[in-house]
Amino acid sequence: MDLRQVRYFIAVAEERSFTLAARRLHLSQPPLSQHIQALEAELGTQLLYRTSRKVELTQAGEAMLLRGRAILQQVKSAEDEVRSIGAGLIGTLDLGATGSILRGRLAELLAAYRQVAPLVRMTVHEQAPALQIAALLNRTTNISLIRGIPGERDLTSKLAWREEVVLAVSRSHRLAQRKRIALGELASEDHVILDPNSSDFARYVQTCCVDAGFLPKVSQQVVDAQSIPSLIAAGFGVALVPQSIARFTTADIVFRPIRPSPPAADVFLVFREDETSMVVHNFIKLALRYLSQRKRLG
Amino acid sequence: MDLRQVRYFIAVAEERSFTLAARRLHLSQPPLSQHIQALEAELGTQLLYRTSRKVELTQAGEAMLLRGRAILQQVKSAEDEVRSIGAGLIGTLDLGATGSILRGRLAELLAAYRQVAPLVRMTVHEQAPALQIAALLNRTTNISLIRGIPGERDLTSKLAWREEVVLAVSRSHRLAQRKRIALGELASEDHVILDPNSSDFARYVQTCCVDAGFLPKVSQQVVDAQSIPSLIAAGFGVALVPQSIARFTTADIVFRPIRPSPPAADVFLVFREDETSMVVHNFIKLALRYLSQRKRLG
DNA sequence: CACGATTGATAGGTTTTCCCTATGGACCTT
DNA sequence: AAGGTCCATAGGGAAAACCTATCAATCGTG
Repeated sequence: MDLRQVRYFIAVAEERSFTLAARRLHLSQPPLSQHIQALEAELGTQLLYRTSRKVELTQAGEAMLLRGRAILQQVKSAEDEVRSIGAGLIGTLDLGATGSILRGRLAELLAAYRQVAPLVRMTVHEQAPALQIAALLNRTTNISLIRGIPGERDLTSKLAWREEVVLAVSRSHRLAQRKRIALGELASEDHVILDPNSSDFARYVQTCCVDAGFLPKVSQQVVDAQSIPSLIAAGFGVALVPQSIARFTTADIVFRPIRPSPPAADVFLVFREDETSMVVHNFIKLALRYLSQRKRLG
Repeated sequence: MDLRQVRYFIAVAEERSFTLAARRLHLSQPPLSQHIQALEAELGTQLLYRTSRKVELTQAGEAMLLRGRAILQQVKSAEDEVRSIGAGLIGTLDLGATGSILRGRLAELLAAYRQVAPLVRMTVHEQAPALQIAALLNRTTNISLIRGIPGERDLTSKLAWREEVVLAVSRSHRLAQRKRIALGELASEDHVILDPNSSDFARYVQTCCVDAGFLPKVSQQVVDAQSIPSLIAAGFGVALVPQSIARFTTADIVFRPIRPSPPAADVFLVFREDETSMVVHNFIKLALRYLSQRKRLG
């Protein structure tokens, strides 16, 4: 049995006419007759009573009609599903991100993606960058948004958006009066820093300070950048943070650009080089397009 | 999408190899590659990761494998059902018969048929012959077993088995001593007869008596021939009955052949000329074969 | 009642599809 | 480095599917 024969038979059965069915199928009538004959021969059963005047279904033909419709429906449904999976519109997506990125620009990105691919089941794993790298490598997550490009060979990174490092200080701090601040001026300040063990970005900022001629004096060390503003406001000193942290600021603190040569705080989409899921590829494609469109906003 | 392509894909997916799958499909490898490519092109999706060393399924391929198997299964099931219906092995069968025929030879016939076609839902409508004819004509029943050929134009009859009319008398009756009896000798007897209104056979027997020169004197009239033996035993006279009624006899009565020229009591399979159900045709075919094999028995 | 129109089946020829053999390029094994 | 294995590609021949033309049967109509 052949799907074409099924389609042909259904047309004849519904039209109760070879001629009309042939027209509907954009086919001439003789091959249609032949296909029905072939189907009947294969099934060893007459499916239609034909006179030169009308066509009627036998009982076997009635059953064939019902079954045939069900088959075509199932085929169509299978095609749809396979197409959707292939297009990355069905499946699961596990993302890694820090709290600050998640509650920052990632949230709007996920909202936009959900509109495009509402059937994808998304899970965001909020954790420190070092754990995100491990999760990517052991296939717990598919994609991470991380500041900086990780060194691992099996991972690929794409720039998501650009940010630079800014200085966060209490409004009452003397540096709050300044328009811009050079990195070297922070040598004698107390610093609130991110834990360098769990963050490549934290180590990178430290390196920048060393390059500027000093090792930052640590007054407090945190794991999540979101905690920094309140510590600064509480008088723990200054902090070098991604500019997007300004989202989580309070009235008591201000942010000042580092000039000249501000350290980069760019955020990257990171994923396994051998990633096969079309959901992942589709997400990356859509995310990059979306982010490049919204570069000026957010 | 084409069933062949589905079959081909499943083979490749299961073998994880084009070469092995081609061998399994009794096909060379190139057309197999081409069909898979065509399927992928139609679905707009890669289904397999191929290197020159191994073949792996994509997520879409996994889905296609599951769906494909389901489709093939459904197709096979549809083929089986249509074939069975076409062969008359699935469906319904409504039979008409009198009690005496039903509980006589028909019972064994139905038992034999049920072994051949266990999925056919059979219903026996036990009723008088005249009602059976009406039921056939209004399509309540498909087949009746009746003594004699009905005159209706739309009905066809086939001889089921031969019987002749015999005389039933009480063992104490004077005719019980005789080996054989001529019809004309019954002119002065009391007769138990079947209701001529509901039975062509009853009228036929009456006609035979008239031809033999007398009109039977009726002592009792019944609807079902099964009742006759007990009435004869109770002294209501004699009865001209089909020989198979001997099945239902008691010790008190005997049956004697009518000689010469016994009236026929042949039983016919009767059905509509335009009957379309393969179940009916199959039953008739099997019944005639079965009955001709067992002519000497039962 | 005869004639034209319509229906499904059949015949014959052409186009398309399908499958085969031969070969190429990539990769693994020895 | 060489040979073997695997999938993809190329080209030709066989099979199928389709088309036009025609037939036989039936219905409707003048």
